[in-house]
Amino acid sequence: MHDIRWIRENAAAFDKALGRRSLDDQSRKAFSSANLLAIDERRRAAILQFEQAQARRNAASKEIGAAKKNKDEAAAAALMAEVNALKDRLPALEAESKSAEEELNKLLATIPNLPLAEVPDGQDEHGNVEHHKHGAVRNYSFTPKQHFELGEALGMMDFETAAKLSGARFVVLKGQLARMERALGQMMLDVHTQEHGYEEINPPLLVSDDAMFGTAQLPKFEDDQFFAADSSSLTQMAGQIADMLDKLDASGEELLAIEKAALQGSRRWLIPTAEVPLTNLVRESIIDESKLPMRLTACTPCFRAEAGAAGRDTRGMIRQHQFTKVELVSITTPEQSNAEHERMLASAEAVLKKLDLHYRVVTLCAGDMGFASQKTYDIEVWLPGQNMFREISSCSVCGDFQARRMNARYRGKDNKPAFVHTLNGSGVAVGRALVAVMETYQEADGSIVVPDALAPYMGGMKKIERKA
RNA sequence: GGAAGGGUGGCCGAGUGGUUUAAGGCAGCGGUCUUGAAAACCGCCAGAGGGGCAACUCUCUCGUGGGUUCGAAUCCCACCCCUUCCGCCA
Repeated sequence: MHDIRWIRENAAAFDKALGRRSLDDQSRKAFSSANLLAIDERRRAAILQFEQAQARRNAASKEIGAAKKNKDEAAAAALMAEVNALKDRLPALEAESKSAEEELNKLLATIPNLPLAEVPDGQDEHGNVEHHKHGAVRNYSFTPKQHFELGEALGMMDFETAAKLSGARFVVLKGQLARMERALGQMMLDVHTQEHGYEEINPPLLVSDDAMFGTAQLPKFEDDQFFAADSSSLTQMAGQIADMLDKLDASGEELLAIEKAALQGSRRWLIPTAEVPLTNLVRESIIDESKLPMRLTACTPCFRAEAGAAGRDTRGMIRQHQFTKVELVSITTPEQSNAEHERMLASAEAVLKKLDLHYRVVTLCAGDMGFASQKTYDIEVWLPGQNMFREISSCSVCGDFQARRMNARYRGKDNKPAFVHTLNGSGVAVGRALVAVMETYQEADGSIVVPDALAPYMGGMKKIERKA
């Protein structure tokens, strides 16, 4: 969320930076400082009128108190008449200032963060710039298979049964592959807690609307999310809707609005990433500067509707409705955040280095970055079976963009509260790490060599093979 | 789910319709004293949003939203959350 006062004072810089994002023409117009500041003007004028009326009401009420004390009933009655007249005007003035405020906030809530100056220009993933590479493509004496071919042949990866239980984009892992996925998560948590100073958190997986707004999954990306509602509330809701239908001749659109409003109280969102609960840990609070930076990590399932990904990565575990991910979150001061970003990237890379996987780091261009990000590094791991790099981590610095939405502040030396900076990154995606290990460590016979770093987490096992 | 109690500034806590313009304490910041520190003493110290070149000033916020009233932290209604007990439950 942007600060309207900052936009007021830096209108040209705002327009220029936002212009580097890829936006459609309609958004470009709506998000222009000219449009925002026009609404802001209206808002401030309305506030001024409303508050002046309130000020007079308050002053007159005090005068009434004084008049009554002096037994001057005539003066009191005259003042009461004045206040009553004033009170007729107040609701309209309040409505006006509230609606202007709401209009501005609704618009601000859908404007993406501004890219930092050093972020490269570009419209989409083709504009991304390689930062550095680690390792090299291995030589195989055979044609490497894709992970799902390997997993299905081993009898430990079952998409068909998963479809029976849950539909497309789910998987059942069995036996040693299930264990290896667990081992990967354990190993990553140990690396981050023991070597990188992150605190392990076991957060809720169902979160409120407010939490989802705080990290900016809402309102704009509602379609990518799953939610859960308790059944009894839904039954109640159905009753309410039925009652309302009797009273009004509702159109389809109105019905949907009623349904959404009724749902709002009872629903919880399934987290699309542990970034949401971890970052919101500091929402609506003022943290002492001595507690910063806070470094948090969690290994959780993540849930994504993948609404816009029809037809993409339909085979295998690359794009699932449910996957496991180890997440890293840092809460810092504004001064520390960029250095923390580099540190977080290094922490994520350390995991891939331990697994001895080939990868590259790319700096996302302005047009390809996520909504809340100021600057993003993606780590892409080499998949021999797919013969290409695939994203396995994304590390972003968000500045005060999320902090403003969450109202998360710290108190520094000058004793004034200021918004914290937030960062998040995968450290790393566990499902995709399993894919990378399987494809990288496969043998000609379809077995998978267990990387040394993982062996202690798998009871010293050296190799995953099909049961005889 | 039922019953009872509670929610006041960063924290603790007083406050039952009009000098509350939210007391007091803790923590924090600045100072005096000290070789330095501690203690003691003095001062400052909630947040957000408006107006003003500025000095300054106004509005809102006592869990949230409504209501009563000339006037609400205080009275009424609804909801949320916390604590304790009971029930159910992994």
